[in-house]
Amino acid sequence: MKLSKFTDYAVVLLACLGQKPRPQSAVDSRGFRMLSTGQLADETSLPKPTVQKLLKRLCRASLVRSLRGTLGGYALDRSATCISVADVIIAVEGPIALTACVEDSGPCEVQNLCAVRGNWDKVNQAVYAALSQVSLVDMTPWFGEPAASMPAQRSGLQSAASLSSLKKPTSSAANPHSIKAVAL
Amino acid sequence: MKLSKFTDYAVVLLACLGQKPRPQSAVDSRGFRMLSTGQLADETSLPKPTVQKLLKRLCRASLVRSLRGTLGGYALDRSATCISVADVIIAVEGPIALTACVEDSGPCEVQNLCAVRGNWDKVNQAVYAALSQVSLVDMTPWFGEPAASMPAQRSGLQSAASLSSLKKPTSSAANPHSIKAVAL
DNA sequence: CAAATAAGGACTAAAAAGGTCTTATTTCAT
DNA sequence: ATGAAATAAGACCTTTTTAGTCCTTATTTG
Repeated sequence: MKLSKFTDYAVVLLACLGQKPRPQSAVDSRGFRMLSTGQLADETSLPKPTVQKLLKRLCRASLVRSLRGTLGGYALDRSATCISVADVIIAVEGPIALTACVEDSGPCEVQNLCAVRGNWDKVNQAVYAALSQVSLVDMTPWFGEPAASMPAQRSGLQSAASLSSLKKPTSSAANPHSIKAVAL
Repeated sequence: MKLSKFTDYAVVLLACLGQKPRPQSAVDSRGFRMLSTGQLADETSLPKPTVQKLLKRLCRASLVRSLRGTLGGYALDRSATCISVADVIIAVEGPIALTACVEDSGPCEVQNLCAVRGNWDKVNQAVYAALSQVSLVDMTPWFGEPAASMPAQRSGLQSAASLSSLKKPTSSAANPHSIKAVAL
């Protein structure tokens, strides 16, 4: 009963994209923050290939939108308040489904097994309902909404500036990305 | 976002133990059905070693109680109505926890990561609450309570009532034990 | 004492996750 | 218009976890 690290990472990435744009931040036509995979990797201290893979999935699930080219990058597809944890999990890990019998062909030889079949849907729906009520903003309540009234700004000097406040990662500190199961 | 096959198996095993004893069934002092691992393996068509391993975990979690010796076996520790899906998951897979940062030593070098830390508890609690409200009887509503006319019987007909609107099990399948992820 | 059963651990495949690398598009500079 | 640089997208490989099996020990009944 756990979800992969990728889901945790995805929440962090989406949280980064959901931040209110800073003065030097690049934004897309709607005012959403726009960052390249390299920038996101820097801000989150996640490995760049992992960021790429995650953003790909999030893009396919229409949680983010991509823009190619030299000034390309990723931006949220909709406001963070409209993205639930369930959306992220589904985008990264696939449909929320705990267990279900695989084949519909031929009856079970044991009655008890067939009987249990299909009842997991109740659990799935209960879990899905719970996860749908938690939005990205609930996970990161301090994040601002994107640039309310910003014209389509596209300054080209964001790459080096955005990580100016990032201090050198000290090797002594614990890896911030490792996750573990923790009791309720 | 899935749970292991073992959890599915465990539900089936517990459902077997929760069945109303048949005339030839062995029962324990309270009238609960009592079966050896071999019998359970036969009834469920699950591999015997897997049954043994699962029962061990369930026993350690006090969902079932064991009796050694020639006439030994396993029986439910309490009524199936008092066993939730969350109980089974915790017994088999450990505490319900999705993700959490692993180390509490030293702050994250990146603010965004530390910020997300701790907010997963909301999700964990929501999921746990949802799973706690689904009992074993909800998963197997046709199963009878143990020994309808036993001295230790209390209440009695809550199992049939709780299922209310449950779709009938579509009687067709090949391998009863294979499970897959299924869309909501 | 002997037979049957649970309890506990160690070991071996199989599957999935996590990470790295290469290829294909798009934009900017020349 | 053309080439170079930066980026997204896809394929590949390694590591970890899971699932399943087996063996040894302990306990109870006949």
